Formats: sequence, structure tokens, C-alpha cells
Amino acid sequence: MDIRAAQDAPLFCDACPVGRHSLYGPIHTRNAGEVTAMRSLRRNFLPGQTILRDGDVPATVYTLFSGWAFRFKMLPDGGRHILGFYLPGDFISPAALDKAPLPYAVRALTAVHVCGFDRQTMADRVSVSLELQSGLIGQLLQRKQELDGMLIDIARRPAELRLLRFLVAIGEKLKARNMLPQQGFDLPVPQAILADALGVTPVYLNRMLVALRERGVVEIARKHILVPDPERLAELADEAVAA
Amino acid sequence: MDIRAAQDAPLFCDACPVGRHSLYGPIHTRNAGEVTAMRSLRRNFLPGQTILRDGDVPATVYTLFSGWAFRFKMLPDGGRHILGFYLPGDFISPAALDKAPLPYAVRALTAVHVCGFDRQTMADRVSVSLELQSGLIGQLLQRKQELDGMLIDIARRPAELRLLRFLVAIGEKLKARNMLPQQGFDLPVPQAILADALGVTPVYLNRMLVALRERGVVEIARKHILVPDPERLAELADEAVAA
DNA sequence: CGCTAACTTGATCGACGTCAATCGTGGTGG
DNA sequence: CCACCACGATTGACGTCGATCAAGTTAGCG
Repeated sequence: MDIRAAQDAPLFCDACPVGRHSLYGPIHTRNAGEVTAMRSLRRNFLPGQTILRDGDVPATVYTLFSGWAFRFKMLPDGGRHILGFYLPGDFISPAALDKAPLPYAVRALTAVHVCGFDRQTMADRVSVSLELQSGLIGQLLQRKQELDGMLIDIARRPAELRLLRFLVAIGEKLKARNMLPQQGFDLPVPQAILADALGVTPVYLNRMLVALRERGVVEIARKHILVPDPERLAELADEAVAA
Repeated sequence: MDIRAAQDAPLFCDACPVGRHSLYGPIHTRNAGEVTAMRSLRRNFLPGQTILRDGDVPATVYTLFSGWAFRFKMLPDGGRHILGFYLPGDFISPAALDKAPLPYAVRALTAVHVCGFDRQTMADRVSVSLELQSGLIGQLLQRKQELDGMLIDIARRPAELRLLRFLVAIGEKLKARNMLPQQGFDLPVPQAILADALGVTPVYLNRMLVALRERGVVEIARKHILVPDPERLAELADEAVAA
């Protein structure tokens, strides 16, 4: 969880704790050496650097080894909408395998370490493997379900509930990857970024965060939001939806 | 396009004009008889009838032969959010193949004719076919892209623009299936349904529609919305996004 | 011909956006 | 080591899009 602790991706994939979450999870589990052989590079990005450009057919696709990234789309009015976040183990990006221009951009949120794979090679590999394809299908179905949920949240729920539910969802994702230390978790997310993800203005997001801080639900630091008690957070979110 | 003209699905799939749009498109094109052999039933639904229930693992999945359907989720407050519409040729539903509870419900909007396939059989068939899997992956990627677009529309664009863009998108979908007669198209959609899809109240949707009618962009009939000039509609939507 | 579902219209309200300062803090150069 | 600067967070005043509440009005359908 601590960004400063992030190291370059390991030289050999059998030492990698996140590979099994990625697209090639079954292969990684069965024979990590095969993944190491497929990997074409390791690379680091600084906060704010672009990992994949909107409209490109990238030459390289990645597995996020450490750090946070997000995918987004610029709006004609200069605004930016953030469609989702990538956490360690995520494959960046399934849509890039399809040899069509990527319909969004991906940018590093924190310092980021990735393992790179030649896109064409990976795509070919997937296209002849039932195992990889069905894994991909599973991931896409899950992503679709997530998007349905986000759509409902944005369309029908007031901003404060959206914020609570977002925090809960991120917490659960971290927990699913064993990235949850004992006491709460830390989002390395500036308020302006979170606002662009929730579809509210930074000003209004700040007002909501201050209100939550006064209730002891979150702590606010420069470029960080801390959730000291995820369980209480989940309770709050649940009773708010029920109402 | 005319609902009253809808007939039962044909006895043999080689006469079917929509099969090639469905999940098994390649098979249908190569050997329609194979699809006929796979099909386990033909069935009709009346407007408002439930085709797939939220949380079920359905025994049968469908290809929509004629009519319109929509998928939706009920909200804890009794509201309903419509996540998308199915048109003739659409497979209902990709998510149902995954042997997990369906995360939404599907309901007939108009009178609907469908071809049914045993879910397990179809799922098995897909799981051993690279061709079907990659077709499914393509469909899922496209759906994901659509959902991204809807998310951005709902999060960032004012309701009237959302309405315009929705109409344009439906028109394009109809065109892609050769379901566009010369002069404009007709949505068999009550205003309450459209409101639930756009995330606005019926009252406000009606005000927007009346305004558009006064500008000659749409015509309004009971349970129908008509778009006489899709090209002008597209122009309006485009200049509105640019602004 | 009356009943009901769908649509329409007006008045009012509130969540959230916009505009505009100001504050605080970490990083940088002198 | 300190002063400054710039970016991120915060606060206040005010405006508006779209919700809500409450009546009508219309048109299919029995």
C-alpha cells in the first residue's frame, strides 16, 4: 500500500504476487516461467504520465505491478471523465487487445511499475487459447457488471451516497487482493481526480469530504483520503441506500 | 419496424434475417441448419412480460427475433433504472451464459418473438469454440464501450443533450440492422420508460420532448416517439456537444 | 360512454454548479 | 536554512437544472 515501498517488478514472475490476478492468471499459476518468457519489458511511470493514449493501437500492453492508474476520456468542453481505476494486478487494458483504436486513455495516478507485453503477441496468444479467452470473458462480464452499477449510482443516487459507495467498492477491491492493512486504507487520490470520477465538481466533493470528516468517517490529507474504519463506512453506505 | 407485422420466428433459421447479428453469427452464416438444430423453442412475450428474472440462472437464453426488450434493475426505493434496450438480432443475454445469477432483469417492451436455446448447451458450445468465444469477446468489448459512453453522458451532459444523443444512437443501431425505413424512425417507447433509461423524471422528459416537438425534431404519439429526420437530429446533437 | 393509463402543464423546491477569494503546505531556488 | 511560489484544499455567495407536488387533459378500451 505504501507507494514509496514500490519496487521495480521482479525479474522472474514466479516471485510476483499479483500475476495471478491478471489476464494470464491460469498460466501464471501453472507455470510462471512462461509469463516471464512472454514479457517484453519492465517499465516505470511517474504520476501523471500517460500509459496508453486515447485512439492508439498500442504496441505494448501492461500488467500493473505496483501503484495506481486510471482510465479516462477528455470531453469536448475540456472536462475529463474518469471511467475507472487500475490497481496492482490489473491488466491494462483488455480493450487494447482488440486491434481497434483504444476508446480511452490511461494515466498513472501514483508512481507506477508495470510489466509490458507485445500487444500482437499477446493478442495472438489469446486468440488460440480457450483458457485465456474464457478468462477474458469472465473479466469483461465482471467489468460490465461494475459499469452497470456505476451507471445506476450516477443516474439515480445523490452525490454523497455515490461517494460512500465508491469508497466501499475500492476498499473491497483492495481487500480482495490482500492489500488491506489492519487499520483502514489510504487512497492516493487528489480531490480533483476523485471529483472527475464521481461526476461532481471539486468544490462540492470537498464539501462532502469535510462533512464526512466531521463525522469521523474519513481523514483528509493532501492528495490522500484515508478511511480509518471500512466496516463503519460500509454500514453508513448500506443504511443510506436502504433509506 | 412495424410491430403489428411481427410474425413468429421462422421454422428454419436459413430464412432468418437477424440470426447473423446474434452470438452465433458465424455459424448461422456458414450453416444455418446447425442453428436450427440447436434451437430448443420459439416463444412470444406480451408487452411488459418478464423474459429473464434478476438473480436467476435461466434455463433458456434467447435471440430476439422481433420486437423490443429492455434490461433493467429495480432500486431499493422502488425506482427502476433501465440499462439498455435489445433490438431484433440481439442475444439475450451474454451475461446469462456465465453460470452466475443474472445481475439484472429483462422485460418485453413491445410484443416480442424469440428463439430459445438451452443455456447449458449453448454455454458448453461456446466454451469449446474459439470462434464463438472471440465473437462473444467482441460483443462484450463493444457493450463496454457503449456503457462507457452512457456513463459519460449521464455524468457530464445535461438531460436534453442526453436525450438527443440517445435518439441518435438508437437510430444508428437500427440503421446498422437495415431496420431504417426511408423517412425517419419510430421508437415504440412510452415516455415513462425512456425517462427511466435516461435517468430523468417522466415530467421533465415530457417537457424536453414538447420543446423538441416545437422545434420539429420529434413527433409524439401515445407510447411512441417519432424521429422524422435522423440527419437533422444528428446535427443538432453534434453541435450541442461541441458547444 | 366511462375508466384508466399515458401525457401535459404550472408552481415551487433543493441539490449541486459556478464564481471568486483565501488558506496551507510541501517543494524549490537562492 | 529560509523565503517564496504554486498547487491543492477550503469557504462563502449565488444561480440553475431538474425534482417534486399537484392538477388537469387526452385517448384507447371494455
